[in-house]
Amino acid sequence: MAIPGARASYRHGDLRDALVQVGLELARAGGPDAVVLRQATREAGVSPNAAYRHFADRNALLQAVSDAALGLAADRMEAEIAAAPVADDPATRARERLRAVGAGYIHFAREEPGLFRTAFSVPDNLQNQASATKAGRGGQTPFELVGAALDALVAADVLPRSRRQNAEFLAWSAVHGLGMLVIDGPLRGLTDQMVDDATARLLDMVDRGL
Amino acid sequence: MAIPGARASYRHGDLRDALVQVGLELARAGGPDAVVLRQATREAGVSPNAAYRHFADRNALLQAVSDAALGLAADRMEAEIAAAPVADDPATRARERLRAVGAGYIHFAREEPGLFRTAFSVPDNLQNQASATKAGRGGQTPFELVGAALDALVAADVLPRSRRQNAEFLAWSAVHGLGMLVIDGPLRGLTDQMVDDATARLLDMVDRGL
DNA sequence: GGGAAGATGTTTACACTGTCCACAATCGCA
DNA sequence: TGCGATTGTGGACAGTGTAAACATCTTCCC
Repeated sequence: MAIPGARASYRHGDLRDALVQVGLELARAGGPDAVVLRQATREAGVSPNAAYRHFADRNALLQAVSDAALGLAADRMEAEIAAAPVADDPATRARERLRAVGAGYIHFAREEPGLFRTAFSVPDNLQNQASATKAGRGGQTPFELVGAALDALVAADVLPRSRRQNAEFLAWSAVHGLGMLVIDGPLRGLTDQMVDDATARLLDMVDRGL
Repeated sequence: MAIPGARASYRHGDLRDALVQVGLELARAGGPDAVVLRQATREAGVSPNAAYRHFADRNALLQAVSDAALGLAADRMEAEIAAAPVADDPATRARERLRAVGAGYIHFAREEPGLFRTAFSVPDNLQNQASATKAGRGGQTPFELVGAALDALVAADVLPRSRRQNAEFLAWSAVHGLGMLVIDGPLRGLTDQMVDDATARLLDMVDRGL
């Protein structure tokens, strides 16, 4: 990347997207703090100020990178769902699905800690959680994936409808916490074995306690 | 604070501690990124490089501030334990205690989001979780407080001994995740009522699913 | 007591960051 | 063809972390 004179024309083409892609690489390698505007423009082969034609400030760039990272998380979760065992019993199937959603989330955190941290480095709110900018290739955001899995649990009569409302918060909190603690919190340094074990038990806890 | 010529002597007295205290205030107001070395020295009435006599670099200062913040979290948790209802039944008492530990943790996150984020802004590992630098006035770190509460659950025959090992990870993950999501994650903007509700349900989940 | 050695603060300097402003090249359309 | 809007460039500035050399204070030993 970053071939110095690679740009034939004065115009870049799609600088905005290029900056987000470069930002994603920076974030992957070093987390949110590594998303430095000047570095991104440098790698995009453009002057620092060019970025300001597409983003209000560094924070806006980080926001865009963060959204893209969440989309990648969604991809990882969908992959895990696709790989989940398909039980005959609809109830078990629904439970396996929620499990896969959670496992995918934690796997993403462990495989791409920089992106995971970046995804949550910028304040956000619930209203934006269905925004297409945060969606994966399947068109759904992580939040929507959890929601759908919970709906399936209700449909399969595993989760009483009375407990459905805002159940996302609980499931999400559990996996988010483990992900955070494991990648750069006090739980880093655990062996893979220990993390796998903790993940399984955590998902049991959610399954049992939701 | 930061009286310009307030220092009578050439020596400061206890600059290291002063920097940590100032850092704590900066973190309280603006999270980890607000802990800027030059600003801290400025408020301590000292030249920027004076800090380097006490900390290897900015990160070492942040580390110290982060530890102090964790100590404050421990204080908050102990306060919640002290305020917990004391049931006659030892089993209920033990369960109330774990609940208080979790509730204190989340309350701290909500009351001091800047400090909470700072406490987890620097990578750490499990071996350090009992370090005295992270302890509160009661002498125990948050990790030790959870551990003690879990031990009490085993002693009261609520939690089978076979599930005791590393149970900290599960309980901690749940409350940590909710804390994070609520203060600057996608769950911010929820009404206090909603957060209280989510907290109660989350603690139920842990109680039921551990 | 008198100095030397070490600890602690200061000054100067540098590279790097985000961002503002004025200017230039290019594109799209009348 | 020309002209306005978009997009990119160059130069500048304040603020940051940190290195190196220098100054001052404390301590402690002869």
